[in-house]
Amino acid sequence: MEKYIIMSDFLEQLNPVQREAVLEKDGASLVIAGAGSGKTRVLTYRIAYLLSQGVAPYNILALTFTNKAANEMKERIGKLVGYELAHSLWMGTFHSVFGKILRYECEHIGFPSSYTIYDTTDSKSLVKSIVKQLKLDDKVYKPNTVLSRISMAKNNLITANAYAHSNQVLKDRESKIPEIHRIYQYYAGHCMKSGAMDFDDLLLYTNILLHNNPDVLAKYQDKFKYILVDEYQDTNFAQYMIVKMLSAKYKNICVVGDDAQSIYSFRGAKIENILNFKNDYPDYHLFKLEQNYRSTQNIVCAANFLIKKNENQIPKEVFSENDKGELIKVIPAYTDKEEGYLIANDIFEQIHSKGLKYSDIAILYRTNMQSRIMEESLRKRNMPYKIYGGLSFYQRKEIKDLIAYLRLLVNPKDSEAFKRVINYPVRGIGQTTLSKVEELSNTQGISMWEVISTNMIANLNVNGGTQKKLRSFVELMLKLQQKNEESDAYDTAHFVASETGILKELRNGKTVEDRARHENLEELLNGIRDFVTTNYANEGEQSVNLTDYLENVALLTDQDNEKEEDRNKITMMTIHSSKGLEFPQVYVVGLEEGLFPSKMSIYDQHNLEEERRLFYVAMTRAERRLTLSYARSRYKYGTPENTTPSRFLKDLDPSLLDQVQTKIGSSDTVSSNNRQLSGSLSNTNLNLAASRKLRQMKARVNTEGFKASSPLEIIQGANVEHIQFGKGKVVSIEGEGQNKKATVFFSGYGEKKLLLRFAKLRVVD
DNA sequence: CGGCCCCGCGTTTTT
DNA sequence: CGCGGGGCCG
Repeated sequence: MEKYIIMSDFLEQLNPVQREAVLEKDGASLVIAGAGSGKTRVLTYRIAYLLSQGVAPYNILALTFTNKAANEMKERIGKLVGYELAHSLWMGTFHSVFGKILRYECEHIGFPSSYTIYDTTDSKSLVKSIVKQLKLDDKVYKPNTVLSRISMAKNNLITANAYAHSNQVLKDRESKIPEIHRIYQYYAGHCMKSGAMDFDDLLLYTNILLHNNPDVLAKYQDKFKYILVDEYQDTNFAQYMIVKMLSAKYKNICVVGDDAQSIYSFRGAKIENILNFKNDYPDYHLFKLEQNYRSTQNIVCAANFLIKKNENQIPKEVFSENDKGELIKVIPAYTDKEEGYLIANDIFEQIHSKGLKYSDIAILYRTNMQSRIMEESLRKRNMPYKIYGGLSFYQRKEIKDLIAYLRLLVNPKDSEAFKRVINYPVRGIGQTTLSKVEELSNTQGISMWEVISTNMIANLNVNGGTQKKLRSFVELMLKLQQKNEESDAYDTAHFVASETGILKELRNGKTVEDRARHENLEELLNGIRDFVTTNYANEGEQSVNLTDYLENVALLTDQDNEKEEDRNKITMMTIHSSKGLEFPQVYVVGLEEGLFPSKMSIYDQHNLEEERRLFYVAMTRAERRLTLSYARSRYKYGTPENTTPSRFLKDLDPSLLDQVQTKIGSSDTVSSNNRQLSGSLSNTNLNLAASRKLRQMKARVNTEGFKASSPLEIIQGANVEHIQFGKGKVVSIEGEGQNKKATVFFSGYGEKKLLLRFAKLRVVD
């Protein structure tokens, strides 16, 4: 009864379509959720509703796209129904959920339960060594080329053996890379021998497990009576099949997605999965969430206008009932450096005139390399920022080294970990010895660890000194393993760091880098301790072992552990990683041909449409204000290259744009710069220039109608008016002259700290 | 065997 | 421009 009351309470927080989607408990549901339409809300309330109807949490499987999304959803569900229930849900990414299941069921697929997960670096290094082993040309068989072939195959559930007997071999021959199938077979063999899986294997082996073991499949079908999948438009074939198999018995499946936001086809995602849902579940219910609660009307309209240029899509009409809001600002710049300068300027002005927090702002870009210039310009302005992606914490050498030790402890067969630590810290075991070990490992079909830890070592053609060094390494590892048997993950990790001499080496290092590395290592150890304590609290008496930690860490991205001190900072990330997020103000930078859209995509209609969807995703991250920018010249590999504005700018409704003049440089060149843009934008439409002029006049009337008072008149207790926030009262004043700031309370917006140099404030009676 | 230096190459996006 | 790999020297 109590639950029923709570339920009816929160059902009121949903609009009619959302509510229907939540209440349609059984059967198949497809929820097409436009950007900002409350998709997460539907998912969380739906799960809460299932729980309130007596469905057990362990009978619900909810698959998300990122760990972060899963954690946030758990948190929100916890608030609705209590954390105990929420904690027992099966919720996470495909990779983490099925990674766990594979550990339970590993015996069926011939892997140890302590299998390790290879990251991309490990995979690359393995491919390199196989290419060498097969004496193939490494100019032809580049790790990235090979890996993307293998990855595509796995995503389409083509095993190494199947690949070797498929017409892929013919295609590869035509592409002048005929030996891919052999590399793939060796790769799979090496992984098996090392007890290791890469990211794609987690999905591939889950499929193999469920497909080849009807009893296991039946068990999980009965376990997961209700299945929910978020971001369904970005699932690949392997993921699609897992969901299809698991839901086959009860058919209680709810998928949520937006075809307009499908941006992961390079990773094998199939937009068709969402388009074909009706074929798999003919009795499905369709729900279309079309009201956008996130953004202003201008932003929603601009995004709609853009995405309409795509041919391939489910028709829908996303609308907003928020205010019209500001126009979309377009900032042209001569160079990439100037672009950074202008963006930093604009952000500075916005923050101080509107009393925004740094965390209200995001800078989004197409490629990670663009972060560098933005970083420099923000640093010059003394504005705090955080960068996601790029080299993550867990990719740093010192971190990977320690983790490699931990991996090797848990799974001594892990050859990539072995190669990483065998001579780190330096113990005089060089390349020659390592090659010999590797060769014997290959010819004998055993792991490198087994070569040196058994009497196979006698067959190694190395001198007595080297053999002694190898033996002492084995001794060390056995000692560490012993420790691991009797300790939790943190104690073991700390023991490893000191016992191997890693900590000491870094502590004695004199360079600043060494000190930073030492700090990173400390941070990693702290992270492990946190992991141990949180999970200890969750799981009860059993202490948390390394296997648990390693599984977690392998699938972690740096978005997943936000540090406290990073909370109020400007966010910089690629558009891809911004999916699902929202910010009051968004800057999309680098709108240039060949960069965005990427030059890899401009010759193919499908790729181009995906780039456009990517732009759609970028625009719809913004709640209140959206700014676009481009440069006329950009450094590439250290040399400047001329660029032209992105074709996507032409895909925008000109009446929603506010083309700004650059503030630096002579007015002459500025206007010629704008003329170039106008020319390139309006070559097909004569009305563009006219409508822009009209719009600019309107905009001018808007701001000019508002006369700001002199900063001297703004005093504590004064009643003031702000162009955006309306009426407010000055709470306090700090600073003088140029730096005079007022803290103003606006009803509806709360307290804002405004720098009077920028903020337009008018004293009212 | 290890460290240093030079050369060549690359950038789309990530679980 | 920055990273990684290969080659050379101590």
